[in-house]
Amino acid sequence: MTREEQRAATRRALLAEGRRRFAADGYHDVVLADVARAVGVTKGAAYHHFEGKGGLFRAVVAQVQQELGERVARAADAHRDPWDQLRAGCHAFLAAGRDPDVRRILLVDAPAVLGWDEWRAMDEDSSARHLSEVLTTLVEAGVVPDQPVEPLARLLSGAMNEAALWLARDPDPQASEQAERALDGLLDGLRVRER
Amino acid sequence: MTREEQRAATRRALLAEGRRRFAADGYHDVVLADVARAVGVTKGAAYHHFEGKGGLFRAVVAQVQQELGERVARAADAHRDPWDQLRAGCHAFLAAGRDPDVRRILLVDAPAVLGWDEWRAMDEDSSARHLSEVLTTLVEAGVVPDQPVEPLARLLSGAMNEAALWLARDPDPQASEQAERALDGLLDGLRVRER
DNA sequence: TAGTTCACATACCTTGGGTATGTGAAACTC
DNA sequence: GAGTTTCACATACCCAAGGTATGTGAACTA
Repeated sequence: MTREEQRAATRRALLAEGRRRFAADGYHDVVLADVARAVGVTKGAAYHHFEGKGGLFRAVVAQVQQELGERVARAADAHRDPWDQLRAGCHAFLAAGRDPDVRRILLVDAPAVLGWDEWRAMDEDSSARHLSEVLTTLVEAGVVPDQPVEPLARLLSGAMNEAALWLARDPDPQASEQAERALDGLLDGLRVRER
Repeated sequence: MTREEQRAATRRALLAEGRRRFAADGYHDVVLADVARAVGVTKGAAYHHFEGKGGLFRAVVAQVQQELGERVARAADAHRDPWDQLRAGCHAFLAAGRDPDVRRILLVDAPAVLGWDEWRAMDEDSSARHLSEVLTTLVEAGVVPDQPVEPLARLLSGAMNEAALWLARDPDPQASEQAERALDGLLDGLRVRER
């Protein structure tokens, strides 16, 4: 194995093991040396690849964020109508929230560990941006009343974060159904009134 | 000063100083011994009154939660119409979110430090309960379509949490206004369509 | 093949949460 | 009011864990 391959492999392994543990135990209860040992290296390797425990966590967050963004985008892109895209994207986000990685890492620990500002910025780069884009399209198409899009996107983003956390806690399929229905009701309320 | 008075005074001082620092620096960066020293006691006193750093934080969270709940309830109780109560309560919550104590302690750190389940339970005991109650009233009055109230309350609660975080970061009064308008739009969308 | 790079390992430091125990003044008992 | 108990802390210590400084040997380069 070439040195570059070895390096990449170690980095990948640390990232994967870190992700597993951050999701299972939460940031605080993860011991960096244990992560390294589980991968067959020492703490020194972890510090060589990432800037300490926080750096590893940041890299994991970026990875999970990106995957989430892609999932949401794929679900939305399956539709042509912007309104259907919004609904599909939102439902995909809710479904993703049941993933324990997303739940614990992105929604619970990331804001506290990275600081809310940095978390916000990373979120903006992945899934939140899609939401603003679709809303902008809908406003321009006259489906949603003309208004600043950003505050609306924040509200919806927060609503979905919370719903995802709730769903992950309550495995009852009825809860998912109810949450999706409530979300649809909230979204439908945004449309211009037809009279 | 009697012993009971002394005890109460020390506890109050620790609680106040802890709250100050948790809000300013975040849970992780607060050193328990420093909190104690600032109050003129040692770490031992802090452990005597609370169960360690986490216990002090929990007590602070409970205090801030309660104050928030009271603020929201007071704002709502100024109105007789349930719909006005809902709006007033929501606006009061947004305003409270600008308070750095609420922002950092309740919204950012508490879920990660206490765990989401415990945080949820505490939130339920204070402000979230009011929201569910008003929504139930509105559903019964036919102002809001008949539906399970709990998921809706979660969605709104999440939306407002996020909006509050956003407002606290952006001191521009225009941002507040936009956020309130967007929230009103979201709430209005919940009403049954009159035709 | 000699020299350089670098992906780690090893050893050590330091901070800070937690604990076990001591102490002196207030409260209580007789 | 002297002795005893209680208790609100102080003191001293432990140790887990993050961070750092430095060593090392295999891979790369000239």
